[in-house]
Amino acid sequence: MMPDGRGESRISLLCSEKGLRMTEPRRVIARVLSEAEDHPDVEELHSRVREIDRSISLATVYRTMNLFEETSIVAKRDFGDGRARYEEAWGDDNHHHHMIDVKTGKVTEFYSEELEILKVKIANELGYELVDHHLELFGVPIDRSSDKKR
Amino acid sequence: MMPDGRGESRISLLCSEKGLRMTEPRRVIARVLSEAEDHPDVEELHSRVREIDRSISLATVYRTMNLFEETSIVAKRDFGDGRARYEEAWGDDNHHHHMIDVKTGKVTEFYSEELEILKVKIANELGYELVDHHLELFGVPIDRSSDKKR
DNA sequence: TTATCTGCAAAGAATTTGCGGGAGG
DNA sequence: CCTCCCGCAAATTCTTTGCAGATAA
Repeated sequence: MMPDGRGESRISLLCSEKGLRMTEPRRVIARVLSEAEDHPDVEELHSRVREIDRSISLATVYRTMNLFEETSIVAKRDFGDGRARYEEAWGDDNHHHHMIDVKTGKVTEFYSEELEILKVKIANELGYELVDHHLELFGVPIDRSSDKKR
Repeated sequence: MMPDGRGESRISLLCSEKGLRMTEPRRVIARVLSEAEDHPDVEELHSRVREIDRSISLATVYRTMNLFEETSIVAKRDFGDGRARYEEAWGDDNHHHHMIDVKTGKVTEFYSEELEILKVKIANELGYELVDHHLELFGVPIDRSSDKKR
């Protein structure tokens, strides 16, 4: 009923903790999110959700994502194209950022302790307590084959 | 005709360099951007532009901002509300980031050499050459008056 | 039961685009 | 003159919402 630390019921658990009704659509959406290895947008989520239950509407996916975001069950991301992306939120322990390949759109996650320390320091120096932040790096793969000059 | 390093004609200059026609709407929009001390969205820009020339349309502001962004004349920003913000781009010499007060929406610009070095290093370690990046910090002002414990 | 939740379709908000006339070089 | 550009309005895209019926607790 809770296979591993990343079981499907984690989100369900969070929902009841936060006093949310655990309905069928929410259960399905939670499962899809748990199984996602990428950063799907709402349409993509909806399409995956529909493979499990065709009756679930796009509006419900939107509503559920807003709800999940407010309760910190998922994290909303912005990769520069006009739509919101989502991924399961795991708290500070799984905190990371994204390196986006501007040619292919490929997303690489990374974490840097140095960066974590630095951003808190910067905020403090400006007189703020950091509550959130957005960081995305956009780049092109380094072409190792043409490393003659440069 | 070029009062100081920050004259209105800087953008005009960039336009001709890039082979863009310097039309009246673009001239006005360029001027508004040069004079802006903040990070206006398109509607705000349009409203300022209209104070100078009522005939300039919203569509033209949108088209011009896209053009200016593609040619690196302005930088597009995303502060988390659903709309694009713009500010004049000054190249690497005036590079900076934003600290946003989540209560008031106040934006403080900052620059950190340390951060600049770090982000390039991270990108390289991931096998990328950094071409762009987004960084915004969201925080609440530290209340110095209640500094008893902590 | 009863307050929530959901699907549907319509509404909204931000941004883009087709078109015919207009202006810069 | 001949493109490129503009204003206008309609179209797109992403997201939110009002409503009446369905459902979890």
